[in-house]
Amino acid sequence: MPRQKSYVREEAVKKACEVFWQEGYQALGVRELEERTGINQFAIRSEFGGKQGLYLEALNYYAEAAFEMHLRPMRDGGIAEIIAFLKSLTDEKFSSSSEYGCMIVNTGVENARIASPELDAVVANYWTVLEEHFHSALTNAKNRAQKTSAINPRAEAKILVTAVMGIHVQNRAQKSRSGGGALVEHLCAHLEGLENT
Amino acid sequence: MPRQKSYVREEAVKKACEVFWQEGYQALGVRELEERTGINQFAIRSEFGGKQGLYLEALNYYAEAAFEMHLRPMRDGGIAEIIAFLKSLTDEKFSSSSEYGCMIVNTGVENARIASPELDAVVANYWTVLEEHFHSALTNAKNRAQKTSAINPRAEAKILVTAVMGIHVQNRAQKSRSGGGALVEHLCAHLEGLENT
DNA sequence: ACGATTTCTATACACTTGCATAGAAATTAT
DNA sequence: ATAATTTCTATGCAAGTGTATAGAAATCGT
Repeated sequence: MPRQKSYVREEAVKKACEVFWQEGYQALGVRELEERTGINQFAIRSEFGGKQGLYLEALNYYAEAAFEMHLRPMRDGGIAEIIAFLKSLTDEKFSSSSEYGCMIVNTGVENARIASPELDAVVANYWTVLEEHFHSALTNAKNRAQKTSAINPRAEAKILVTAVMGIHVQNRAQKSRSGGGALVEHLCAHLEGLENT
Repeated sequence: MPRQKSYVREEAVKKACEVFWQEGYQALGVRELEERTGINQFAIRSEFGGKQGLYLEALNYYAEAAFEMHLRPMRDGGIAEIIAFLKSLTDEKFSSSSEYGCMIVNTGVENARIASPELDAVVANYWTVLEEHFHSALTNAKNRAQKTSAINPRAEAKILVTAVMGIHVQNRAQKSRSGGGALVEHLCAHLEGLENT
């Protein structure tokens, strides 16, 4: 009996994600959101819980996609998987980073004032999960090493998380995915050095 | 003949800088700005060119202070001065970084959409100047080295700039100046290693 | 074809935004 | 004291904010 919706939910969320990623949260009005996502104003409210609800869903979509595509391989991987992740930040076509930086980073910087607990939780969780995946891969590398390794997984994981933030910001600042390239190269060399110690 | 002003210009700019640093640009209304800086609404317009003019002046104040206090020593310094700069990001009381991160970083992330050419210019210039100061210190270190050094000043400078961005963001994310500590330690060790090569 | 049900379009609302302006207040030279 | 000059307080304004709602449009079972 229902009338059919004028948008496909997942496509709409994806579109909203892209738009928020580029433009941020505050500067983007509901009217513009409407025309750029294809979701009508009524649906934004009734189906997504308003502008903030849509943002939250878009952010979760982003985090989920980044997790599936880039973080997961590190859990059971080693140094090579970390290096692949880092290179993806400046090379790959679909990455958690782009010329608009990283949606998680942008959210953390922009919304310190808004301080929605839900948004904060997604952001905080993302960095925790990232660190744990670095940690996991580093621990694997340490255990698999022939000689006893000097790797300190916890410290190295923390280093990497902060460095990743910097790469994202640099990409956004330069409006180019290659902005953070120098640091990526450095980290890769550092990690390769760890393996042969 | 003139009536005396109800604020001291430099103090007001300093206060505006702190407030914008914490809260960002968009989320902060003129009314609140008025009461938190002590500058009356009329003066914001007539003396500073409105909200945006005040922000620009506050941002310049920030950049200038950071330059005087933290960047300048690197120009004629060496590795030790770079290390001092990096440590200041997580240690020092008055630093370009705080629990609110870095005003330049925050501006770059938040205002990609606003895209005021003046703001963009200040931000872009700051990172250029920072890189040049790293470059200068690294070049000094290379020239002063006893043995022929393997330091690549340009590449190392770029690494450091991106890393600094990450440290700032991490500080803001963790609402603590020690957030980026692990990366600072890593970079210091790396720089010390460069000296003895 | 009709009625039930859901979604969409259009409009309105209360609120905030940054900015503008007019009149009051303060200060100093005369 | 008075007049000239500058700054401040108070108020208003047009535009934009996110949200709410009522009526039209579409869809499907009967």
